Amino acid sequence: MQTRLVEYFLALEREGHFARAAAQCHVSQPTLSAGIATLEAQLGKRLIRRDRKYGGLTPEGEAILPWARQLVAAAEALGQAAETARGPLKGELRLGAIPAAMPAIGCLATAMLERYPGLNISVRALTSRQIERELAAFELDAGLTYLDFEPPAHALSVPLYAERAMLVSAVGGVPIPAVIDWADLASLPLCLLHQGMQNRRILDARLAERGLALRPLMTADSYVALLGLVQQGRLCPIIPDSHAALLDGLRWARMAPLPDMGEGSRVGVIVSDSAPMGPLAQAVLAVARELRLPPGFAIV
Amino acid sequence: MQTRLVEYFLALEREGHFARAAAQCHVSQPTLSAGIATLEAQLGKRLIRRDRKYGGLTPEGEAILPWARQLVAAAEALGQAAETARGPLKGELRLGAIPAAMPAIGCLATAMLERYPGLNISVRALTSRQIERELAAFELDAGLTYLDFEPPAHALSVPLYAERAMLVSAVGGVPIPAVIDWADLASLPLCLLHQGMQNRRILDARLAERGLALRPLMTADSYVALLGLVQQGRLCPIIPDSHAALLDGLRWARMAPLPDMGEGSRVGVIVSDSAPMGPLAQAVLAVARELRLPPGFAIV
DNA sequence: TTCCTTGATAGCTCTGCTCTATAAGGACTA
DNA sequence: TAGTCCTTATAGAGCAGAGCTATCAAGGAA
Repeated sequence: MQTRLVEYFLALEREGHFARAAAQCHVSQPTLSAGIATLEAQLGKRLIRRDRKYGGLTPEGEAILPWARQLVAAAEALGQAAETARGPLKGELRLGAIPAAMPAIGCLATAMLERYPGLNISVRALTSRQIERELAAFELDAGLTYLDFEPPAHALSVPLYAERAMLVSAVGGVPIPAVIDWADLASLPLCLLHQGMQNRRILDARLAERGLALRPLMTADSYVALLGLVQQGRLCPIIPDSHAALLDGLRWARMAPLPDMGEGSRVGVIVSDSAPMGPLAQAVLAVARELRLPPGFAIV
Repeated sequence: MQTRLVEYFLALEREGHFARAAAQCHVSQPTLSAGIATLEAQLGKRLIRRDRKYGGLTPEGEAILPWARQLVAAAEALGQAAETARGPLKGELRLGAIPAAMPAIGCLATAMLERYPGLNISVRALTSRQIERELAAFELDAGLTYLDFEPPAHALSVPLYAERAMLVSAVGGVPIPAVIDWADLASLPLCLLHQGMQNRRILDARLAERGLALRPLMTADSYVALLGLVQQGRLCPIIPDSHAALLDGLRWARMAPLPDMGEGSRVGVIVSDSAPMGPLAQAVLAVARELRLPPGFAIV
């Protein structure tokens, strides 16, 4: 069994398209086509439904999918392990982070680069669910996400900081109290994240516990989009204090902290707990454990 | 990266000998030699120390060992998954069992064979530690061992029965009380298992809790050996009730149960919890959960 | 020395992965 | 209906590399 053929299979499953999958593998389309055929012949089963077009995986294809991922990940990690058995860590570290944690990723990335100069870091903004899925599919080495609310499965974690939500308003815009009460929120003209994002779901849950519901006038999937609205003076976003810290000293905005969210707002690093742990994951956890975040991030 | 080459590497690590490893892989010795050289070239690192003789793994070799196992196990499981996505389970089920659990393995094996006629079962008697190690190295699909005393790591378990120890003596041999007390044991001419075996360590621990110690006149690694001695009439073995049940109706032996061991005597099926779970492991757990052992095995 | 064990090397065969070029089926448009 | 595009399969050639047998080289033992 050739790892290469399994990579073709995984690429095809990701792309849903022979030619694009071939390009991703840096081979020609007929090569990928033949590779899939070879794999199917070796296993004695059809893996891909196709008649003139890609038509998804057969039941057999679905059945081998997790093992195919495991196989390719093990091959990858084997190379990593050989490379870094002695000497410094090398290669690409693939990090996923929820948007709310983006301001913190710089600290983690910097610490990793300082300690392992040979590393190359790639950061992608993902939802917490995507992070969980991609970790399981070995498409990420580590993630930065919420630890307690909807806790990620099959993961080892190191908490980094506890998030606090801040209400923001423009100077001269919507007046907001200096100290916000949960009940105040229901009456303000809010702009919030979409409900597909965990930060929003946590906020909703905290209000629901008190019998309240938020009815934002606008939703977005980006804190930058929310902040861009503030200057208009008509809407108030709620953003994590980590983002608020980026705005420190700003003249045109006022902020007020929301009540404590209690549990459910810890943010930390997670890696897949599928044994054995790769050198990259080990390194990330080690660095995260020693990481000292700058003031502005509440200690857990 | 070719799975084949990694298999050569693992075989060589197991055998410590090029020609024997080659035989185990059903290839010629030069082929295996070349395969190792190819693997080393692909990884850019020397994996095996050798100058005229096999000399163990280099640090790089040690580093990749767990990944190599994972890789080969994933390839194996991938084939299994494709084979059995629809239709019956096939192939070899490799079971390891502690000697004390051997009488129960027949029930498990029979149930598996009834439910999955295409299966082929291979049973090996191993110590609990060997079972744990071989499960981690993907050299076993499932194990039958003690669950609580020295609980196996990285394993999912299904309890089957609770073991009870029996003292055996020949009719007309050493007289034994009808009901044994812990203190009685210290004064009897015992023959027991070696201390390397968990059954013995559990017994020792229970006595140590009471400040007692066993000083057997003989030790062995086989219950059959212990029982063979009984007929001489001079020594008394302690055996699990599962073995004692095999002797039911025997004229020349008398038995008396030892006091309850409490926790620490549950026996059950374990499989590796490294995700994802293979079809064989899933099947074993499913059968174990529904298994009804014959009378003579105490329900857990 | 001579023999035996152990691993490496040489030279060959042959499988099978890769490429380019092209065909063929379906969808969409003129 | 013909033309065109998009997508996948097929054909044939080239070549890498995995396999074999036969043999060699270096130690150790008799």
